Amino acid sequence: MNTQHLDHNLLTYAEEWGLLFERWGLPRTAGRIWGWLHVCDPSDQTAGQLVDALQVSKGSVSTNTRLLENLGLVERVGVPGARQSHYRVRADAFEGIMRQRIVAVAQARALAERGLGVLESAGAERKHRLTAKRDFYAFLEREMEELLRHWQGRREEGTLVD
Amino acid sequence: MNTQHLDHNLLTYAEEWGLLFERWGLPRTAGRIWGWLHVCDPSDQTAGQLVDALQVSKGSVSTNTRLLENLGLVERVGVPGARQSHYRVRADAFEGIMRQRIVAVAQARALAERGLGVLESAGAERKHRLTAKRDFYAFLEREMEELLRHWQGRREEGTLVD
DNA sequence: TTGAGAGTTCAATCTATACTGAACTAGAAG
DNA sequence: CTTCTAGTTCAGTATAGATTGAACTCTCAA
Repeated sequence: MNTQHLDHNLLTYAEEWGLLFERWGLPRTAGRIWGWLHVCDPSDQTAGQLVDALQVSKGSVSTNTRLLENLGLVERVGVPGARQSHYRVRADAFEGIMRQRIVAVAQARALAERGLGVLESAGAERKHRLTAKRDFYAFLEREMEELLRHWQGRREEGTLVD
Repeated sequence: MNTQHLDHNLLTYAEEWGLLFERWGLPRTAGRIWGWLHVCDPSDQTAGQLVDALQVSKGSVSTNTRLLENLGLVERVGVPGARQSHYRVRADAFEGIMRQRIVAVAQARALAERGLGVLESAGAERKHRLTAKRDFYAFLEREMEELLRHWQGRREEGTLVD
């Protein structure tokens, strides 16, 4: 496989991440960047390189790199002697993903809880129905936090081996 | 709290589920229905009741109840002597939610895997970067399946107590 | 001090998709 | 058979929000 062909396939790969992100309610461009940063060479890319590779506007790259930074997936690093910032996947990016998921579940749990407050004086059956929902999200929240710790432990082990 | 006031607060509650769903990339109306079906009285609602309560069109209710059915969150039941279908939260709805999440993670894992195929002849560092990603999603997929079994076990226990 | 490049911001535009409303299908009631 | 009601489908519309491109700010270098 020649370089051009490889790059084309990698762009397709990035593009598919864009579509996945979209299905998850996130901007397509953020997904393209997230996908691309795992397969690009070099691993650290300037905004300009992202613009060229992914064919999106400077503005969009700026907005979406910031989004990915805020989600804890990507970091901006300075390179000595270079004027531009470079972006790369954070070493602890996957913790960021899990934290995002935990936040989403926590929101659902909190919302169910507020609902229970509203139902205070209502009949038992309705409360029971909603309590089951709250309990499920609470379960998921607790277990995902546990999973996060599990993952962090795994990563530390891995680091020792390096 | 009088009935009217209660209903107003419950509608607000349903509305907030709509907003949550939207953030998750699902139709707002599906979220409203999902929220409403946990707090409405009676627990089983006709399409007409949903139209009246949530102030959305018949068409939208039809589309979104189907969506929720396909996601495994809601079921359609017949009531003897009644012409209409009734919708209610499925007893095993939360398993549906977990399955959905597992599918989403599996898609990400599969996509990373395909990316690894493309990188076959590329340098070691890139492969390493992408392998880490694949491993993470594979980890999450495995653990969430485990979590699903855990939840199912919990539910069975609970059922015995009923 | 001026010029150039990097990055941000934001108004205007584009696009995807959810929603509505009306026409249609199916089936029950009379 | 005809009428009515429930539900589906779909073309058209509305809308949310992502993207662009241009103007702007900042910083560095000459």
